[in-house]
Amino acid sequence: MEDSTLSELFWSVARRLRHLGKETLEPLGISPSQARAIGELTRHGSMRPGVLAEHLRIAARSATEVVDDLQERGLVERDHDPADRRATLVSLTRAGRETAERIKATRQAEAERFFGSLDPVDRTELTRILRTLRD
Amino acid sequence: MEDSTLSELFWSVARRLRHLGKETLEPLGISPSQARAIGELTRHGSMRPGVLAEHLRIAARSATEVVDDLQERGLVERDHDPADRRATLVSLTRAGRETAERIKATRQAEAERFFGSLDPVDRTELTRILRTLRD
DNA sequence: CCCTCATGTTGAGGTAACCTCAGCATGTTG
DNA sequence: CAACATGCTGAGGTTACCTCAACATGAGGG
Repeated sequence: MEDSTLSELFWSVARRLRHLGKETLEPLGISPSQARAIGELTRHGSMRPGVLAEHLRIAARSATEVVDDLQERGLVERDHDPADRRATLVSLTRAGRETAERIKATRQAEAERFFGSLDPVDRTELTRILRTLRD
Repeated sequence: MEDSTLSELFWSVARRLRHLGKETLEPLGISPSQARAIGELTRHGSMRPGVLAEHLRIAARSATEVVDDLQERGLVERDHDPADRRATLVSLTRAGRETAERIKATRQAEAERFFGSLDPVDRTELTRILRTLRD
């Protein structure tokens, strides 16, 4: 079946994963991009919007937007950066940390559902290969 | 390094691939989604918008949109379906087929660049695993 | 033959997640 | 302290989707 390239194959899978991800996140009332930002903040702690943008690999302006949304939902807060008065520091609130927990749980369930069709060996392989591609 | 789930890892890779794909497609003047539609039409021949939508796994209305764009660029044409006067048949024009060729070539180059960091064994493995996940 | 219901397409209008560009406040450096 | 760099955000745009409703046509039952 040489009818699809590796890229197309990749995108087919991505599409399935995206639909699934949207569903699992919906009950939490947050979008995938917001979830990603929360994940970043959970992993690395408070940071400036610009740094968050780098982690998410999006434009700085787009990070502002995500932070706006999260702030509106009370999941993060902005404080002045004591080191630089131009900058702000984005931190998770208590509610934000709780949401992070819930995301993590549902994500795990999602991964279980989606990647569950793979046996453990394949899963490890996939992880290794994807890591190579990411870096 | 258990700091990211398999889904997140997958998305990191997807993001890289997306940026790359956009770049390689840009000189051809078509968008990724248009390229996907052209690919579908190349593989399966003329079809109704609704069927195209199914193949692309998007809503029927969205397929109409993609077809509109491709038609504007002279890459596809709409004819009445002789079997059902409600329906139309979307086919590639000569220009469309030529573009399909060029897409295929640049895609190949892209894949080479992107998946080139993998050795052949890993590439085969990845293909196999992704196929499992797709179906 | 007509009535109802299903189907195929599309107009209208909306959304998420990005983007660039420009402007302002602040920081750094010659 | 002037000149340039940096951090954030307002304004406005794009892509690729979506739903809902309208309209034409098709198909089956009475």
